[in-house]
Amino acid sequence: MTAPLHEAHPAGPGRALPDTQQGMRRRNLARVMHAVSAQGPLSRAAVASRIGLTRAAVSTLVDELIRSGLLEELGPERPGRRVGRPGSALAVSGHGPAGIGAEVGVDHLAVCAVDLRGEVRARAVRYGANRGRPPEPVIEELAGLVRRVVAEAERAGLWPAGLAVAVPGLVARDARTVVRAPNLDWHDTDLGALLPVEYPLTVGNEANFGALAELWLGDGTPRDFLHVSAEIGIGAAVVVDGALLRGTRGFAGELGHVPVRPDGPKCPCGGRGCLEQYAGEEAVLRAAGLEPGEDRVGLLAGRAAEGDEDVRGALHDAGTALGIALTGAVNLLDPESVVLGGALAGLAPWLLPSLEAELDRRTAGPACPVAVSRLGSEGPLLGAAHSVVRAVLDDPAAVAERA
Amino acid sequence: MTAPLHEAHPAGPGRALPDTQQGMRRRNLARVMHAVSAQGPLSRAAVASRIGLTRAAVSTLVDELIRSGLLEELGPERPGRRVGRPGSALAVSGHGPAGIGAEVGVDHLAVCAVDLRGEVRARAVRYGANRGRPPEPVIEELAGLVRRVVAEAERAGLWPAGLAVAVPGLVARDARTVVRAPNLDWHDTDLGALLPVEYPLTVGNEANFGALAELWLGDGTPRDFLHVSAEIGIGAAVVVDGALLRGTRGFAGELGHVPVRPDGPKCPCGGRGCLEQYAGEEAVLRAAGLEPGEDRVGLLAGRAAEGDEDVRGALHDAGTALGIALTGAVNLLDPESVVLGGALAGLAPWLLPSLEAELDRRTAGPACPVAVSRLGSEGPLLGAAHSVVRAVLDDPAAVAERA
DNA sequence: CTAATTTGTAAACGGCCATGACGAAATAGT
DNA sequence: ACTATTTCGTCATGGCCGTTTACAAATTAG
Repeated sequence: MTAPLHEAHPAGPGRALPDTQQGMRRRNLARVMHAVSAQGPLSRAAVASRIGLTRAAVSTLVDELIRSGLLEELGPERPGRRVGRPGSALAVSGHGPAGIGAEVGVDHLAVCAVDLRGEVRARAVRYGANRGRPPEPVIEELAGLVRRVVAEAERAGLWPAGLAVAVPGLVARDARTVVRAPNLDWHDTDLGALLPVEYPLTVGNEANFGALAELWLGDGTPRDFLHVSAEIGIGAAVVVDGALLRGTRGFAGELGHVPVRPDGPKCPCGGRGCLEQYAGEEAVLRAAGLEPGEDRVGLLAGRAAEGDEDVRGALHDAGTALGIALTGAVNLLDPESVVLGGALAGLAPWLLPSLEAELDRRTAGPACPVAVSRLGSEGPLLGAAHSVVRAVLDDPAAVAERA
Repeated sequence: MTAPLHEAHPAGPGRALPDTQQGMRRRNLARVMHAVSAQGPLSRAAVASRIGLTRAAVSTLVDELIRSGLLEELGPERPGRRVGRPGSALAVSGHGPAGIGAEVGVDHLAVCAVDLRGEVRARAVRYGANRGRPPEPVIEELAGLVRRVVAEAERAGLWPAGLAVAVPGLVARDARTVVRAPNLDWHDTDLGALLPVEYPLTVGNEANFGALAELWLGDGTPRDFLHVSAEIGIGAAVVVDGALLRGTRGFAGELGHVPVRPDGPKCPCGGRGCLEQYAGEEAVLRAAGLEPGEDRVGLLAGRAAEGDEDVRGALHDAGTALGIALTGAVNLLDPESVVLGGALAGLAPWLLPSLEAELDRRTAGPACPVAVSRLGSEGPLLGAAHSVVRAVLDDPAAVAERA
């Protein structure tokens, strides 16, 4: 596939590829795909005005994309009240390449296929605790689901352009190796070796994929935000100018181990008073006087809704701790908003008051707005599948060669 | 191996300009400038192999840059032991455009001119407390220094390509307005209106410019780091993949108000136990039993060197607080290193032990390395001047039109 | 002094987008 | 119903730009 195309400076050292006409063509093909994908069916003329090229140029680009099977001609538009010849509507193809997303959860596995239009065309889920199981059988099971989903997608006229796997843990920058997944008890596991597929494989952190889903699918989500999600640990993802901040080793976003009370209880990470000691699932359950077990989040939400004072108190305190940690993060990053996702989304009603109070109290100007994701637990899976789709939109020429 | 997907989009909404041949030309001109600037004198053939274009293409690019006065032909190289015709060395011009940097400090003003080669060709400094003075007379004084430096630069055959001003406070994203500079007591001050110049003006935060100086001038500084600097307040700058993270409002990097002890002493920002309450200059002086006054940093360093236990204790505690705040930041950003700059650089010997201990103690794996800037207090001024130079290298065609 | 190698330039070539013109297809007005 | 107007998609032409190919110049190796 393509090299990393980072865009810090317009022409700075970031650009690795020589700037030649072929590169220009490739980028313009991508611009057309993005325009059509984002703005719904569009005529050639509409695309041209949007991306700043002439109609003639767009015509040839569109021809090429149609020949590659990435765009489809829907036929003449029914114009409202506009004079002039109506355009011919173009849409992203519903056949052709599909992004396969997979998720390894603590107690489930899920796989789905998303077409270029962003629609989920096939899916498979399997419940069952994975905590403590060695990686091999889990991945074997996941591979089975992938095969099923790919088969179903193929019957629908799609072919897999790539597979992205979301895992609840730290993933190295090579996007293949799970360095540490405490909730699965996996360490330095090379999923690339365990999951051989004949299309590109990417492994990523669950919170990161959740944030990307929020970015791409959320309505009104800005291009700079902090996405906080919790399953068992607490993860965050930093999105800056529409791109994920990954960190040198790929470990950025470890909000769970930000110190909240420096002399607080010891944490397995070595520190003291980390956020996870106050707002992690285990800590909240303990504070609420509940036992760990299945679907603890649902239990918490249920009890809180019933008015259980212990549970509400525990969530209130967790919100306070989150607010303290987020104050630090917001001061450092100045994001446009904070989005609560994953399990936090379901518990938001009881977390938000104390969280926002803390954030507000500790901020000089207007506090950073806190929003709740409407994707909830679907985020990581959809984000993974869409990341493959975005890769296709970002370089359609590369995919056309493989089609 | 392929890069992780989605660091940024090659043709996403980020790219504003249509991708046309002129744009390609501009980017290639920039590539040539960057190559020559970074890798010392280079022949056309060397440039070609470095940026991936052919010798013929580079020849025409170089011709254009020489005609614009941005490159100079030094004449034939004396080849060591290589066969073949020797190349003709090209270097960035020592005449032509210059970057003017300016700094508004709490008790000094400074201006310098840097040529495209990165050399300081003129400078002017003026000591005197600016704290509490209204912006108008201060800027008037600064304008006088700028005129002197520009005049001196012009005598050396340079012309000002832009002016960048570093201020100790928050600057809005428009890069003109100082929103809040507590140590100067300035609020919502539009420097663009106060400092009329006939070349582009940029205003930026001092810590940010210091970080850019570290990035561009520091030896071995990575492209992903956290630069912490302190004059009176504590500022930080986040550099991600060689670019500054600015934040939505331009306020990113406010490390001084990260909560360190959530129930600690009240802070003017509204919060409690902010880092500045422990490691800010005022707090450290109080803890050391010293009065505020002139050159307090030098005083602290002197006393600490003499072995003053009170001062050493105060710095030890400040280091601990910094370590706690930085643990949070490092967890969130996973930078390649942390760099201490500004006043912190001079106090590093007494801050570092407790700071690193705290960072190490609270980190699971190997702790993030902490380095000390060798630019010290020169950083912001140099960073400002160089930011103008970088702008020229990034788009030489724009400058050529004005030459 | 010759062969080999590398540099810089010039001419021909090909790819790509812009320009301008044209037919096609719709609406608005008569 | 018919014409004027507007917009769409396409084609031919032209200009820009990097590549290819060829060649003279300048140096080293033998």
